[in-house]
Amino acid sequence: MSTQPRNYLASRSTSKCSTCSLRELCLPVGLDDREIETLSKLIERKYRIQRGEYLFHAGLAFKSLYAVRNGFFKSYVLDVDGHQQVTGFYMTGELLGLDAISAEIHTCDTVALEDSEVCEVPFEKLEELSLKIPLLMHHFHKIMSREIVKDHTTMMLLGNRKAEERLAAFLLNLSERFAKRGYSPKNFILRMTREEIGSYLGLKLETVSRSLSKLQEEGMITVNNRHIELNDIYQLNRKICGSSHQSHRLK
Amino acid sequence: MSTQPRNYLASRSTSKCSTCSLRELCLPVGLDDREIETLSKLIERKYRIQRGEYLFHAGLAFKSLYAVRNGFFKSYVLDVDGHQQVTGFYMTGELLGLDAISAEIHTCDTVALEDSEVCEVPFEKLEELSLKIPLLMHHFHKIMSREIVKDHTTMMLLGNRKAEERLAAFLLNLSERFAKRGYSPKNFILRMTREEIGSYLGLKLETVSRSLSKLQEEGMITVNNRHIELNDIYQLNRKICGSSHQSHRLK
DNA sequence: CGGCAGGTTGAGCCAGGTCAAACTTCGTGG
DNA sequence: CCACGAAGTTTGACCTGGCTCAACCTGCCG
Repeated sequence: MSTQPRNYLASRSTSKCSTCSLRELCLPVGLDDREIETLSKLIERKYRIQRGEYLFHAGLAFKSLYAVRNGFFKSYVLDVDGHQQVTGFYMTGELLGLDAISAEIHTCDTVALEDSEVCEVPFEKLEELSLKIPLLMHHFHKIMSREIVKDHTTMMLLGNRKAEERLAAFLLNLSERFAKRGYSPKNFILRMTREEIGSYLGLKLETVSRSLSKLQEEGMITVNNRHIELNDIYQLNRKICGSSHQSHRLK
Repeated sequence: MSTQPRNYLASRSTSKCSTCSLRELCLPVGLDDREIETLSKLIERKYRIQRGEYLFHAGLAFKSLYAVRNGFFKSYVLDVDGHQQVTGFYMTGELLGLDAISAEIHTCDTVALEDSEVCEVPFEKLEELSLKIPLLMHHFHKIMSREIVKDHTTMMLLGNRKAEERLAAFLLNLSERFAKRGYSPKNFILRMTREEIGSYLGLKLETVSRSLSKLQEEGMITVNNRHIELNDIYQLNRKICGSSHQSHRLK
């Protein structure tokens, strides 16, 4: 993986939302066939992005959102020191670039963690089409709002949780998202390094490693390099919902 | 301040966006007079919310966004333990409730930290009007996106920064926002407790207190109870942009 | 088969959490 | 308008979870 972008655009092919497996996750939710057809036309290109390639960089002019068709991405912001904060991991059916709408400039770097495909959604056209398909607009609002909720959940983790709890929450979140996409919720491959997990969770890579080992010792998971098996989802959940903590709540 | 809601709605009055001082910050940005007039009609009510009163609660059905006309609010989510994570502070011209669009249920509690006024913006009507005023829709998208960027910045703070740096960033952020609203950027009153600041920044209240004292010792700020004076904005900025850190960036 | 990125594990240390005490401010009721 | 109690703040002493530094291991790719 390199910090240097290679090329933004690789192969090009036509795409059809109507035959896409993501209809239920992605933008077309709830639209009728004719509307989906119109939406399809709006998607200019489908790109193949290889592992390590950047989809866009912070500072770049914003033109399009990208829907992950398959694969896995991470987004991160750099602060002035060059410190990296991973702001999210994105998988099939999720929408990338929402942060860029506000200033019309991308605020984060986004890179593929495995060979991936994305659909380019020109934002201006998406807004135009929204005017004609109210349901599309409404659904888009929901997607943006979901991103905000997701960020709040992450803030919660970063602010209140211990290392092991953060890891447990992280794994369970991945598990749910895999399940929703028809993959096994108990058996999956981490696409990211320990360092990237750490950055996302506000931990150092050594702490991530140690916490994973600890969870394994406790029998909740089995770690095999990047392959993770969740053996006791109930216990993992309890770890977060911490009946262990005494609740001294703010008044 | 109490965790019990008192009443949601207090006094009622008519409102006009056209005469509101927030035209440049709030939803009407860029609209012409006729459009603003239409937008005005959409705002059903203007509420007076007293300090300590809740604007809405997590779990409540979502119907409206609220624009802060004046005053100061905090939003927070509770986790299963009853641990509170403050997700944001909101002042004049900012929009509350964006997180609720996704599930049509409020995900956080929002409470006034001083006597305030809000304009209720029924979301369904806002979407309808967006279809007729593309610029309004576009601006609304920018506002949502801005919220995402803001959250990313907070995540950055929580993940990478030391206590004093977080405080410095927090104060500078408030300063900028006050300045944008025509208040002094160097002299302001904190509307929130040390505990609330701590919750937002992922610190304990004692640490907040100590860090403020430290910044004062270093001559960058003067703390007088909740009154804050920024004496050396340049130094505060340097504290964040930390020329002190060696940049060992992720590769 | 060698090089290297990524991962694990250990030892020691320190920033920030925890607990405790004292002080200040503010709101309320008499 | 004052007194009192509750809420909020500061400061100190101590403790610990996670960071740092370092050594070593593992799996992958050329």
